[in-house]
Amino acid sequence: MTFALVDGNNFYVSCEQVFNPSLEGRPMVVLSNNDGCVVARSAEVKALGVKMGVPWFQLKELAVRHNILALSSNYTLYADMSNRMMGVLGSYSPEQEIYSIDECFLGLDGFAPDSLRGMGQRMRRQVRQWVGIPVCVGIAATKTLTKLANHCAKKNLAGADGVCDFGQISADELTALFDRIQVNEVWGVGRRLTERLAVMGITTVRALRDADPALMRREVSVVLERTVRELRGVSCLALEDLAPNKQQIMSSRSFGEYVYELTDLEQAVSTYIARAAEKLRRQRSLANAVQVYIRTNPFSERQPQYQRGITVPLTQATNDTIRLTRAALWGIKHIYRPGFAYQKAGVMLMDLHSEDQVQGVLFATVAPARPALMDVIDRANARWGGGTLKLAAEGVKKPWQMKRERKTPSYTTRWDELPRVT
DNA sequence: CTATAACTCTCAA
DNA sequence: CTAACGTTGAGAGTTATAG
Repeated sequence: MTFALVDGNNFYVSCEQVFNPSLEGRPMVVLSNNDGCVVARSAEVKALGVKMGVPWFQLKELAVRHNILALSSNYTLYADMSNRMMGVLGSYSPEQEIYSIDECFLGLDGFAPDSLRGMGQRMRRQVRQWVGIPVCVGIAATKTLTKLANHCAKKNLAGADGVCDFGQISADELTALFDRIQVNEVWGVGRRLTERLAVMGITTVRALRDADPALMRREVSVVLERTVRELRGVSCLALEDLAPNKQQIMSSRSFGEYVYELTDLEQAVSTYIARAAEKLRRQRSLANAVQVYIRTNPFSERQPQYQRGITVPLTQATNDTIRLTRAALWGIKHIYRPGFAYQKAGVMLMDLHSEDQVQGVLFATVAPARPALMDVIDRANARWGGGTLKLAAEGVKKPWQMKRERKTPSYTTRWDELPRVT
């Protein structure tokens, strides 16, 4: 087996720089929803030691000192740039797994092994020229190794020039390389696992690769056993060409300002249900239950804390926003307690099944799987923009909506946001 | 006791 | 001016419950 992993460099930051090239070389970050945490950093900011996920307010001082630019996230833009990038990369292989917004695996079986580095370089050049995004390419015999190869490409290890092909590196060199890489860089080894492995004396990629798979399974988990085997070049994880339907669909968001009243929570929950239901209909599924939850701000220690969720079963599976909203509103009334500063609410559609496998209901007439009204709403919103048609339950003012004070225009998807040339 | 449901933990981007 | 910390989804493992 041979795979490639192509991954955008500082993807969100790079997207912003495509439309504002004067920002290249500038220390800058992109923030999460609500301008809360750092989710993308330019090379200059990484060099300052800023970690992924740091709350932005904690960086204010450093930001002033180094003139760091912070932008709100512009997901519409990033999604569009991602689609373009994936389109270009998809032309290099019949097998492509889009793993996340900024990275994809490609199946490279059947290509001449010594041609792969050149192919990687062509991918880099073409994506850079056609889309504007810099990417790095890792090539290896398993997905886990490919991830690691990509890491080497990004860090410029093993003489990589944006492309790292483990297939072209000798066994001894590879061992020496793995000796120098910390085990937490391995795909699937997170914070907890790193701690546990350290206790067992495993701190490098090499040590993990050379650990006994059976022992890893016994002492830790079957997942780690697979990781060890993959590090040895035995492919345990297949390329997943077409994404299966979601088993659950979630929509949740922190509020731009604290919410106290039931009315506001009801509007937020209705808004989230509308989004989730849209996703549900897009994959042609029905939900059998709705979960709703609310919580106060766990980071705010002086305030009284409260968090609660409830699952509302539906008598009949549906993808009708009206019925789903009714269920969610019933739930929120049940869990709401006055006197708290709510910071976040969320909904989850659960127990999903395909539209054409509807469970019948005793003593009831079965409603159509695709209510005509929902079709109209979806088509209108697709044509005229999200939120064109919505339920009144969503409300109008929405003072709780998330903050995005530093968002750039959606250059590629909204005419009305394009800067005017005078 | 077994099978399954429900819940918790971990990881990833 | 001040306070301020994301979202979505999957899978494995553990515990509770039903039969």
